[in-house]
Amino acid sequence: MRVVFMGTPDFAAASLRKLIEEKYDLPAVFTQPDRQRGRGMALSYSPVKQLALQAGIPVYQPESLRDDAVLTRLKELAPDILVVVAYGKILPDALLAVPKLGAVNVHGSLLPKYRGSAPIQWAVLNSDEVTGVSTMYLSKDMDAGDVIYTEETPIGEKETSGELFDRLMEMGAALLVKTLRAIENGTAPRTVQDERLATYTKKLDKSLSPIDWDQSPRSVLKWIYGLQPWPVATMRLGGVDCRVFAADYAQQRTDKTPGSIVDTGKNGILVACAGGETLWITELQAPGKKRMSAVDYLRGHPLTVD
RNA sequence: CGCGGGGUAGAGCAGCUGGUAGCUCGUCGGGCUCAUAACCCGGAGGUCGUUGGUUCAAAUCCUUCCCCCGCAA
Repeated sequence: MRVVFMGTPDFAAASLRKLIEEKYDLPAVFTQPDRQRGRGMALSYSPVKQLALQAGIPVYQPESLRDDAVLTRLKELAPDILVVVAYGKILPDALLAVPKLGAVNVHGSLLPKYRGSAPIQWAVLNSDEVTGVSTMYLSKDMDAGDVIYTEETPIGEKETSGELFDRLMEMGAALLVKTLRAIENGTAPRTVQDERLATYTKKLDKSLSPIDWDQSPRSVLKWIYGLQPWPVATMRLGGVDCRVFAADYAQQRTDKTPGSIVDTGKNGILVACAGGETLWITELQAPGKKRMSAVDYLRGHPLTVD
């Protein structure tokens, strides 16, 4: 089967890698134009581009897809199907119409739940017990196409979004292959999404970082792990915003207001949450410093209990 | 040259308006205690990231380079 792949970040690269391993006919890969990134503003290739170059697959990086040249190019490539994973661009209908088998997509949630840009992270942030990956046909509306397959997986109590991300992208890659095989055999299921169950997630940004302590310890803990590796939860300590990386459940109760420092010690920093419950902060990072255990932090930053 | 923070005992920090370094924890030895992540006494441990310079004298001022971190994208 002749597949044109479109994608950009690691999540997409995992699927591309799988397609390469499975020896699909890959005449071309589309990815976002190179951007300056990283400290020093160095120009860097997207993970998908790096992988494609390594595999000797031609790479296209159009700035815009609403360009006749792109349409012409795609027709020349004559794909049987289009695989689009986290490409970062909306595909015009004209492009979707080119391959006879249409276009499929891999999404990091159990659709119709968590349509949108950060489904994996929001599953953690919302303290979900289970999430998963879905494959679907591309449609006009964002992540609203007919679902082909889904696969579930439990979320670990202290699993970070980054860790879950790594698992889901491999699951997604495997599910993609299963999906392509089914489509090839004409046995692919096609389930219309129940719009009543649809929810949407917004992109993460730093405004989400400050921890809202007026929640249950579990919600706070999930927030801390869900915001990793980015943008990372923060709390006010010693007049500055420290990034918080790890927490542990505590037995102690308190009558102090949420956010108060209840105690410090070898377990870390005990902070008051909602309903008199508390949570140990065990790993953090002060501005300009490396991340360190809360115990190490306390050696050089004695904290007064509120 | 995108912007900024930082590199000082094993760990985390202070000192940085110049005069060979201090705090907390840890560690070693001793004491107290039924006991202790408690307390008391004492000790070990640092060429202050690197290069060159200014100076009678630099961790402290200027310079070279290396490394770590955050922002921005």
